[in-house]
This record gives sequence, C-alpha cells and structure tokens, in this order.
Amino acid sequence: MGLTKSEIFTEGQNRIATIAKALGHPARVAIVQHLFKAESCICGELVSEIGLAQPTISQHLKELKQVGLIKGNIEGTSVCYCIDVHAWESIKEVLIGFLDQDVAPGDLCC
Amino acid sequence: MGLTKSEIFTEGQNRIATIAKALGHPARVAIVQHLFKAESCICGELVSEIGLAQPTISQHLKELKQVGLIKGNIEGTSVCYCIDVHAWESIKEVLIGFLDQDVAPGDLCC
DNA sequence: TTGGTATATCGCAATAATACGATTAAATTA
DNA sequence: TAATTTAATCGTATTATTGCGATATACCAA
Repeated sequence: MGLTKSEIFTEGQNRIATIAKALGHPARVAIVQHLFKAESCICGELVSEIGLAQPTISQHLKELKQVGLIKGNIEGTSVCYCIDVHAWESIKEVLIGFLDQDVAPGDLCC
Repeated sequence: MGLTKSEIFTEGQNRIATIAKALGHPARVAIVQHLFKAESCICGELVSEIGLAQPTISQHLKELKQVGLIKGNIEGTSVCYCIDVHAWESIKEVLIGFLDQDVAPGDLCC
C-alpha cells in the first residue's frame, strides 16, 4: 500500500503516466516553459525566476532529467539546462496519441 | 512543506499541472482508455478489467471526476462512467498547446 | 592556496497519494 | 420486507512528494 502497482499495467500506460506525472507539478511546468523560451537555462536563473529555494529547484530539475525531458551541461561553475528536443518529440507523440482518442460510437450512457 | 506552492505560479501553469497530475497514474490512464473504447463504462467492469480493488478504482474515478475528465450516471444499482467529451477537448487543447512549444533559436548551450 | 560562486546532495518535517478491508448507502430482486 | 447487488465512504497503513536548511562538491578567481 502506498505503492503504485505498475506491474499490472501495460508498458504504454506506465509510460504515459510517468510522463504526465513529471509534468504534474507547476514548478516543473514553469521550468519547461522557461527552457523553451531559452532566455536563460542556468539553474540559478530558474531559482530567481521561480520563487522556490535552490535545493527545491535542483530536485525538480533532477526529476525532469530522470524522465529524459531535459539535459544539463556543466559550464564552469554553473549548469545549463535545456530541453532534450529529441526526447520532447517522442513524449509529444506519446501524449498526443493518448489525447487524440475518439469516443467509440457504442453504448454512450451519459 | 509537503505542500505545493500553487500561489507562486500562473493559472495556466497550475491548470496544466493539475491535468497532468490526474493522468499521472497508470490506473487512471487505463480507466480513460477503457472509457474511450466504451466496451463498458460500469464501475464494476473497470474493477475486474483493471486488477485493483473496488475502493481503489472508486477513488481513482473520483479524482478523474474532480478534474472534470469523466462524468458518472447512476443506472439502477450500478454507475456508468463516461468521458466528458466537451471537457476532454478543452484539456486536449491545453496540453497540446503546452506540448507544441518550439525551442527558441537563442543560446542553445546543450 | 584561499575565498567566492554555483549546484548537488543529505536529512528532515509536513503533507499527499496509493491501496484496501470494513462499512455504509441506495437500488433492485425475491 | 428481507436479501442481494453495486458503488461510495471511512479508517488506516504504507510509501511518495514537496520544500528547505545545512552541508558537500566542484570550479573559478585573486
């Protein structure tokens, strides 16, 4: 209990859920939007832009990186984070495939 | 702590995150997929289809309903759940708008 | 080498999410 | 009415998430 039973779902269902979960926090949405604007991709800039503490931002960046949405590049003392464009395309495909379902013309009861 | 600081984010960011969070569990993904196929939308069918206990499914259905993704219709002793097609279109628009961002041709450092 | 800067990690507190047994509520059926 | 069926809710155990202060690490500059 308290633990998602991933093993009873398909790989596709788990993948959709994992991606959605990574985007299921406003800070991570804000980070992704900021990286797309690419005004700056330095961690410290994200900290001052978004109003959360540095360790918190760092943790969110880690989660986005684990799912593969972003990648980081060390530049001296700072780290530049960017959208992984290739991965983003793949994720887009997965999510849009899920979103584009059409209701079957079967027994609609409501 | 342990509490998301929604107030420091925009309405749009919170909306994207809320929707994504609702889809951030494989059981809820499976429920939505099943309702789209519309083979059956009765709660009990979802329970036997997905391998989770009835209270657990009921709880996931409640979450999907709170976000407005699905709606339920009482039919005798059972309840028929369906995708809220109107809401789904709106959600699709929000998420696709987010997914369709293009990388700014600025200072790509990675 | 010493000091400053930037980021990651650790540890912790508080809250949320997941799952399910037990129970309740409501409608149907016998 | 009594028994059955179906789903929601309650209570609770377990794990996950969120957030941040303190600290560690790594690099640069003087």
